[in-house]
Amino acid sequence: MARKLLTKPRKTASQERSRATVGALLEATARILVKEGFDKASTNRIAEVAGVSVGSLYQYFPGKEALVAAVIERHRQEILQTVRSELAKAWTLPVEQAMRKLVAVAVKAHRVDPRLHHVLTEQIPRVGRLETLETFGRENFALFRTYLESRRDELRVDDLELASFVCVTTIEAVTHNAVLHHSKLLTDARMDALVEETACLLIRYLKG
Amino acid sequence: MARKLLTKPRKTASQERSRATVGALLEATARILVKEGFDKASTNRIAEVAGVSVGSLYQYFPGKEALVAAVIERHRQEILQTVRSELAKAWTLPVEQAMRKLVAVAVKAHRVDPRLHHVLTEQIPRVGRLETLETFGRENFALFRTYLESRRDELRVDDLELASFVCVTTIEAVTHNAVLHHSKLLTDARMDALVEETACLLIRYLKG
Amino acid sequence: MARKLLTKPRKTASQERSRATVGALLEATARILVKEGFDKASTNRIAEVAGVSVGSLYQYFPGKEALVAAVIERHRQEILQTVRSELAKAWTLPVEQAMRKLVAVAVKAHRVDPRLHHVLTEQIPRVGRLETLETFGRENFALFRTYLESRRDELRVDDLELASFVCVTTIEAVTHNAVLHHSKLLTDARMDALVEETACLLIRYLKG
Amino acid sequence: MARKLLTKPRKTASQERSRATVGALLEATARILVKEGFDKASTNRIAEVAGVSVGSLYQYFPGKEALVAAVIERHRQEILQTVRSELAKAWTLPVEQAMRKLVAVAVKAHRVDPRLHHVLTEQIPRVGRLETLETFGRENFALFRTYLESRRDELRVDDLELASFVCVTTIEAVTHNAVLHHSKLLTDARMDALVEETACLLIRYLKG
DNA sequence: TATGAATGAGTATTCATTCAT
DNA sequence: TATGAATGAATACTCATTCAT
Repeated sequence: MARKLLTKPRKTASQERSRATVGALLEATARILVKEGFDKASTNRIAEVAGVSVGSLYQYFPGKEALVAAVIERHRQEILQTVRSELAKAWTLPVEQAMRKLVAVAVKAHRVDPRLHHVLTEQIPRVGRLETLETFGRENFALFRTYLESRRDELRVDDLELASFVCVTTIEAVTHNAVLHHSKLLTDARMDALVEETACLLIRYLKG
Repeated sequence: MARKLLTKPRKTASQERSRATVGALLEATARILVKEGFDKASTNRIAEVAGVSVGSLYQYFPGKEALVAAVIERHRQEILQTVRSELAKAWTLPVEQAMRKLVAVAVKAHRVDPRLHHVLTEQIPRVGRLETLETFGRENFALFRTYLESRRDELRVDDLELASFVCVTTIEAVTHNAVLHHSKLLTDARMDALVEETACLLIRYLKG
Repeated sequence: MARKLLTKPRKTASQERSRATVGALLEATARILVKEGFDKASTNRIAEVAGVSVGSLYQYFPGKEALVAAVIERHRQEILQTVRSELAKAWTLPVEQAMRKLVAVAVKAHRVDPRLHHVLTEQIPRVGRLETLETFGRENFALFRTYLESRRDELRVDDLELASFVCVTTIEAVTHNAVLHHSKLLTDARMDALVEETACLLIRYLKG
Repeated sequence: MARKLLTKPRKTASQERSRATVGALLEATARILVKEGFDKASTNRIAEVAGVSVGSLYQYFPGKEALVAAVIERHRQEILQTVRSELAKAWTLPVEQAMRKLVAVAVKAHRVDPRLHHVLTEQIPRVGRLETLETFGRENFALFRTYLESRRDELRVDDLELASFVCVTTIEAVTHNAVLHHSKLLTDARMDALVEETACLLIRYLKG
């Protein structure tokens, strides 16, 4: 009873605490994934690193998969936040500039948290088919295709389906590879060159 | 009577038995990897599926990793066998035909056993850095670059390092994605179109 | 209501539970070692006998060896507690009484838990050189020697190193053997006789 | 049939081969016990080191225990061979010389193959109660006692049972310890001193 | 709600022993 | 008789998950 009075203000407090706990758990999961790999990321370890009890972990997440899924989702959101507005702009640009923008944005996206991105793409596919976190997945594919259609007149390609597939795959792969495997290339100059080169590839392919 | 002519030397008999066991184990491993994923591939399970005792598994392989490594190696060999001779030919061809050949070969390679290839590339990276089974890995990168150099006069690109990186990544990604995620595209006609399209992309990029 | 006065802090409750678990594990280990020997003491078996899950065992001990080591340490502590004060007294006594005391103490020590002592000395040496639980090991050797030196004038022996080695070895062996292999001798009367006899052996050797 | 004719001569040949095989197995077992410890001495390993198939091992020994037992027996025989005649002589000697001889013989016995002796005494008691290979076990105890009785008049001790126990235990322990743990003492000079010292201990105890 | 002790099915690996050749 | 491939019960250890406090 006496508790009732305390409930309201406390509730807010505990909601904050909840948020903090969830945050700590996601943070811990991400950190462990990055620094020690998927196999070391046991629920107990995660809880420990988060400074929280396993019990609490299960209060907020139904299981390990859900936790990892949440980390993925959070990462995706971060990327989206980074990318969204810029992508919108590309929509209205002529092909040349659009392509440059697209590639640049893809690089940017991959750079949000490359180490985490790496683990997430390489080690996670096991987590119950958590369908690939491709920066340019089906969704982007559709978007890209629509854009091409809107510029059909300027293009030399016929089969836009095919062209979209080739382009989106190329953008994703080149930026992904560039960011992950070839950290030597990552001087800003080199990176700019790569962006330019890839954009050029696409432009020459799409236009004449 | 049963002894017959004693034609076959004993050793041969056991060697055959060994070979059969090893074969069964590799087969079982591959099957499980494909159908149930890396995590379900426990040594006991593999032995069971192979119709062999765990003990036998450990007689031929020091552990699970070795088994998976053997499966990978076997798959690589199959791909190499498919690819090697054709690649050699490409060496002497003019850019246009060389690119077509290259893409075609990459597709062919990915088609050897697509499901297995998928698991092997997506789920395996953990096995002690079993350096990527990329159809066009570092090795192919070097080869490709050398080829470009031999044709330098005909090309419009300057930075062959960069160009090689972009091209090899593209070929690998497009064929990989095509074979794995888009099995709808896989009518032979569509596939030919894809090859043509990708080759075209590369050619327009490399030449004028 | 059930909450009562909340007198006992939570931590204490769990700590007691922990202590109980650890105790049960040590008890079970000791019991199995005594009744079934080292080889039957598998972790699963120990946990079972302790009425605890294997998981719990590994929560408190990094492995089987640690468990056995803990049992040894516990036994050593029990012996030390038994022996320590009495040994201190011997230090100031004349040779005759000191020897009697020493032998008596050694017997006492071996009687703390003879069956366990037996297993621990005979079957354990494998546990990563868990240096011997000799009642009179190197440490006691040094002590004994120092004592002899302090009484040098009264002694007929020259080489105190050698004499110490012979004496310490004798005390340890006679008491060990007496307690373990010859439980028939263990009527208190016989035991007293043995102590007297051994003391006599030492005295006659050391003095004239 | 035709075989029958070949049987007889062959049999001898194969008997020799048998002996050789058995010898190789015992040799291998001993070597592994000494160099790698009891736990590494698996039947397969033993067979391998012996240059023989596991099958053959089981042709000659019903199991691992039997093999180890045979090694023990062989070691005992070697010791006996070394000791027997000398022990017989002691029988007729006066106490002083008899004790010296006894201690000397015990040292000699322990020196036959100290490393093997070590493993056999320290690690083997597990082999189904392979009752102690004590160089001076119950058997020696009886012998010693009989000797004392034959010299009763010369002795100052009353309780020959007790005295025998003390003496035999002492001889065994001192020589065992000396040979095993204190290899520093093992210069021949030091060893002679030890023998003399121990004999002295016994003599002073038994006589006046 | 938080805690963390407890759980126990699951996993890799070993080794004495058998048996078809 | 010799061989060595095959066996499978046994063992140490892990980790997602539960539940009494």
